[in-house]
Amino acid sequence: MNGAKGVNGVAGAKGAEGVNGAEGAKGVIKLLLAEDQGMMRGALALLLGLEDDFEIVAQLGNGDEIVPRALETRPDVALLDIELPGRSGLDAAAALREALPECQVLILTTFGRPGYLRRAMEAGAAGFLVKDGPVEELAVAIRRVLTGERVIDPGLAAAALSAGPNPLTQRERDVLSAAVDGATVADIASKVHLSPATVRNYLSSAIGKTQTRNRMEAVRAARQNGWL
Amino acid sequence: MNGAKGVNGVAGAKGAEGVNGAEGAKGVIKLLLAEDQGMMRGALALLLGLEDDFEIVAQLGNGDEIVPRALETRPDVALLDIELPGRSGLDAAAALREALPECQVLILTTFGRPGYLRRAMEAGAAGFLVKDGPVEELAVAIRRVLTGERVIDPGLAAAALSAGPNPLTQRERDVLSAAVDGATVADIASKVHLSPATVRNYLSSAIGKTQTRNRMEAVRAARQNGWL
DNA sequence: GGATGGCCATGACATTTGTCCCAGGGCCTT
DNA sequence: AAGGCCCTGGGACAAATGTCATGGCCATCC
Repeated sequence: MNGAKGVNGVAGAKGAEGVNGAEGAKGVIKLLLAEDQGMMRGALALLLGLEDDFEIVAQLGNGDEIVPRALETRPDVALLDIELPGRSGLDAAAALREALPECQVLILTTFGRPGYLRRAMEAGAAGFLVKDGPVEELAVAIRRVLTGERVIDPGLAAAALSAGPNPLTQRERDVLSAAVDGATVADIASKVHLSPATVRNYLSSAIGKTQTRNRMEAVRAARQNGWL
Repeated sequence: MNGAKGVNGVAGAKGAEGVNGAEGAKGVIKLLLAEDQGMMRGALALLLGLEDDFEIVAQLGNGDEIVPRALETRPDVALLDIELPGRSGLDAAAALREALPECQVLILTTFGRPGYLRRAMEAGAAGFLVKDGPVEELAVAIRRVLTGERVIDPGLAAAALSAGPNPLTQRERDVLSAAVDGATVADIASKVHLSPATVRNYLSSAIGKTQTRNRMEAVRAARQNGWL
């Protein structure tokens, strides 16, 4: 069996996770990493762990654990995915700013939706990265946000401004969200506790505001813009 | 500025990419990595590069480049994502088996859809991993497929068998694929060059076979099973 | 106080969608 | 040759969907 050492090397590095122990160093940057895709999470954790002034104090795949674990481990920077099981990363970001203001939030997402960026900023995030760019960006961004700087993809910022704010009302969002994957009007109505007729009205107005032709196009457009 | 060395360390490792040069070592395993998400691709490349018997001879984010680059760089194992811009990873896998039979294909995907696994096996893939499990799996899997072993998530294999084969005909797949994100019957008809009446017939039969209530549910179900 | 705008609901209406018939042609297997 | 399956179309019909007008209730803002 050739190269088994390498595998162990990889597996061994996982020990960086866990309780934050008695870390005496001064300049160490403590990181929390929330990302649902296991392989991505593991890979990022290992990479960031290679930087000698970074320390991953928590890594998790569930949105609900973010605030508790952050309070427990007191990270300097929280790297949050948006689409997570349980609480959304955007939700958690807002709560985290509240609960632990000294912790900078860096949103790391697959989709550069304008509305996501907008909401991230409103939630008090210090940075917004898409998972496309090179990995090197990540370490750079982490150091930047610690200086108080904001880190945002320039092209995305422009798109967010040009796209304007979310035109949908709360109810329209509710109904549209419930309309994903082909739910019928009756389904939506019972899910949202509204009259079927009302549901159709909201759908109609959402379709109008998104300038689309049917509910599915509306859902798509709304998602595209990060309005859901 | 603290710890800049670390960043450079990360960036520097990228040099592993490129032409395969005059590598004298005997036991080196040459890898091709196709993955569209830049950060994931970079992270995996770096991690795998850390193993001393691995060498990444090509990394790319486009399905169309897979076969050409493989012919150029002659990897021992190709790690392919399924959802890629250009040619699908499954397509490319089949073509690669044809063009470079000595190269083992390892499918690496976000979604553990039963139909994907089935198609991957039919395309001659040697392994099928989902991006959830730990990163360590990856290195292990790579070494396994080189011994001729097949690497498949056991739970997924069971699901693939119980789900049965794809019940949809070619046309039904075409029409259903064209029906994503809310295209109207007329749209689909013109996209597939069929009569609107025919389109509605195919949609109806697809809905029947998937045991759903409308086209969107059918699309969802078909996607879920990897039938598209 | 009045205007505005979101929220909730109805009824009426045209259009779209989904279903069930039907029919012909092509291809493959028995 | 016969049967089966897929591909392609059409017509008719019921149901679902999208639109519009109208109404009342409640907030907030000027």
